[in-house]
Amino acid sequence: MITICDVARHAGVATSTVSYVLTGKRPISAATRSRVLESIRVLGYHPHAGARGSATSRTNVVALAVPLREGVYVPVLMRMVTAAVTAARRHGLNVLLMTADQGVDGLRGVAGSAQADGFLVLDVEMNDERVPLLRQLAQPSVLIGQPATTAGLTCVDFDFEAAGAACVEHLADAGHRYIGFLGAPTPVYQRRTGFAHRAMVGFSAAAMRRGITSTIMPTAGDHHSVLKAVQALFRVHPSTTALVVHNEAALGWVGAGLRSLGRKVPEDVAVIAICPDGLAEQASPSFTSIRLPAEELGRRAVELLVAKLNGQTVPSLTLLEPELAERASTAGVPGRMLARRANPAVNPERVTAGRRPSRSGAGTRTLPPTPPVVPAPRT
Amino acid sequence: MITICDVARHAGVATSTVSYVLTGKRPISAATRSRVLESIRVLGYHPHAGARGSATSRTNVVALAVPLREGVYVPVLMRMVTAAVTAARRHGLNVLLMTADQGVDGLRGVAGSAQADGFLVLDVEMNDERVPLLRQLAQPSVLIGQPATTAGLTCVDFDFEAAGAACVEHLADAGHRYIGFLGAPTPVYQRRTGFAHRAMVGFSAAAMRRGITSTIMPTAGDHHSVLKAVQALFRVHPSTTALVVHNEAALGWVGAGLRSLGRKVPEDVAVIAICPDGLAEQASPSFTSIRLPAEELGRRAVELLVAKLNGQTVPSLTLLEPELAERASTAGVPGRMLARRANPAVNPERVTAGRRPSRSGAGTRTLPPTPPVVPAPRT
DNA sequence: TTGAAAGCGCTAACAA
DNA sequence: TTGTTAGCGCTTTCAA
Repeated sequence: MITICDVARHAGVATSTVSYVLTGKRPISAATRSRVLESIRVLGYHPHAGARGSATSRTNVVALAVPLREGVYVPVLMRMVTAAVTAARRHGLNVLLMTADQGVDGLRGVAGSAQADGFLVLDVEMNDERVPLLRQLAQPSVLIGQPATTAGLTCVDFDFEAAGAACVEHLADAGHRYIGFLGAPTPVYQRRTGFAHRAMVGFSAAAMRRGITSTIMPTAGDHHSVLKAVQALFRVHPSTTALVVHNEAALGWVGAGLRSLGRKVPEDVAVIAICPDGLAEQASPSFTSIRLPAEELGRRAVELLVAKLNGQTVPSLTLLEPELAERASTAGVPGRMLARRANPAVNPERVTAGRRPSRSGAGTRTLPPTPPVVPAPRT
Repeated sequence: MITICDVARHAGVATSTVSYVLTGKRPISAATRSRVLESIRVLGYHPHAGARGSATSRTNVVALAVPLREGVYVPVLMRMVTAAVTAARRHGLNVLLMTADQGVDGLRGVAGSAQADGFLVLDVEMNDERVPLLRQLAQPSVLIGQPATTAGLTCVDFDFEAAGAACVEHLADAGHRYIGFLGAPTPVYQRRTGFAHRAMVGFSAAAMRRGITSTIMPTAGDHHSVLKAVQALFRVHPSTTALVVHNEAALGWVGAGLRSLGRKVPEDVAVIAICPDGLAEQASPSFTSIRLPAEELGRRAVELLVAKLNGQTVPSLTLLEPELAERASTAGVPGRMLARRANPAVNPERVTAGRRPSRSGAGTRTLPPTPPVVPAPRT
């Protein structure tokens, strides 16, 4: 192993000079600087990270806590992770990956033994058990997601509540009165995972405000579950004319589910998905979507953490605003839809064919039908 | 920050004693040991990882290089990653995550500055640019996957070649004479990604040996691409009676693709998938599969790396043998299939309806039809 | 603008 | 069985 002393000797300077060339914490004459750099190059010197950490108490490592829990859609999470890793690299930070099995103890261990300068925490639950620890830690942390209260924390999140509401608003404006919500798998809600919980709440609240009849339904991501869930939604409310899908894994099967009921997108049913770029486009016809900025969440989290590491004060909550991308799935004409739905002869046998999905944790609830209204013109 | 000296003072012993209690590298009397441990507990002491690394040149960190390249199916990769992280934890090792943007330079940097004791390398290509570097590194490394030559390396891999061959054998034994191969997305083959390349080669070679007419076709994972690919396969060889699918993302759409041609599984077409547990089961009917032991690959890689870190010699190549799980998708009767296929009236308009997929990198090739043989009885 | 030297917190001879 | 002490490779004060 080649050390800073070797470099100093080779360049004919003191070790401290080499150190200052490296860190730039002291002005060095151009002559010596280039001599030192040349020696570094020739000898192929790399500063020893551990030794540096020992001397400075800085590791240039951030820990990334990614509990891959049941029901989460891995590719989306990984988008955040890779974006975070890339952003961290730009700041000279490496990323220590921590998964589920490490949990709170793992965090405590890494923090205690100073293996990381800061923490990035993903997949946050409303009452996340890691939160109390994060508040105590010597190292700063940033959560991607929001627990029930963000006091004393730094959180970046997509405004899932606004996203859920925006779906309803868009559909309500287009004249839809009966909207179904196809959510994440049941365990995700049972854990009160922040993003799922908030989207659902935003959806429900907006539906209430607009006097929309709404039904919510969790679903696993496989073919079968999605078909059953879609069928169940329409069995509860055959007059449903729009679907909000907050489940990336289910996205691909929604069309098939509707087809199994003899309903077509967008003529019979409008669909809006809440998902990252590139997923809603793949459906045929393409789904209108609310963009979930996965990459930006990862990036922003790193920026915030770096700011905190530099001693800057940062907002305790950064919310990214939803953005709607309109596509073919909401190009239907609600007037015609309502008219068609009024005819109960449309596939009644299929509508009642699906069995009620068992263990629908988040439950199913409906609001009383609203009085008929004149559909607003589509915007 | 609380140091080993604080503990020593509190317990009334020398710092080295505390150190030895911690490392267990020297016998300590039960009395002092418990006194020291008590002090550690009371003071809430955690050894400083950096300082320890500085003194021992051991970081207790392994770097995991996961270039998330285009076309790879993220969930499967993540299974390996989480299995590796979990296994590493059991050995007291933390995991540094390195993604695409870091590439060879990133590896060199982490190795040079001794930020990791060893390297775990995923998504290996036949002529992976990281391989020459790995050979030079001071730190040991283990690849999950095989480059063209494994000399001087340590590789763990699933025997994809045998897996591809096993599919053919199974289907040939069941009497199938025309078999299609639905592969990974084109870019994966263009990069000569080891696992994809080998499965395809194994399939083709076995088909040759058995005198089977085979067609291979890469496909992206989205609905549309899969449909087109399946249709193209059957357009090239309408008498195809079996499909081998080596593309996890496509798995869900294969059934739909076949249905679009009016062919049913398993009556008209047998299907075998090469994929990890839990994916083939979701198709309806369930697909027979060759288990891809993703978790075990991650685990084994860590075990091998730990062995190397302990100075043990390990085999340069560990291959996990394929295992076939028979399910409903190969329960068809080939005799009947052949009879049906002989009738050209079966959906001819659908067969020719699909357009040829563009840019099919791995190309499409067929072997001359073999002379009719008496189908072997199913095993 | 540069050097010398005292740490950083820990481990591991060496000595008792 | 335990203590003393000299490192590990780097940073950073202090002094020139």
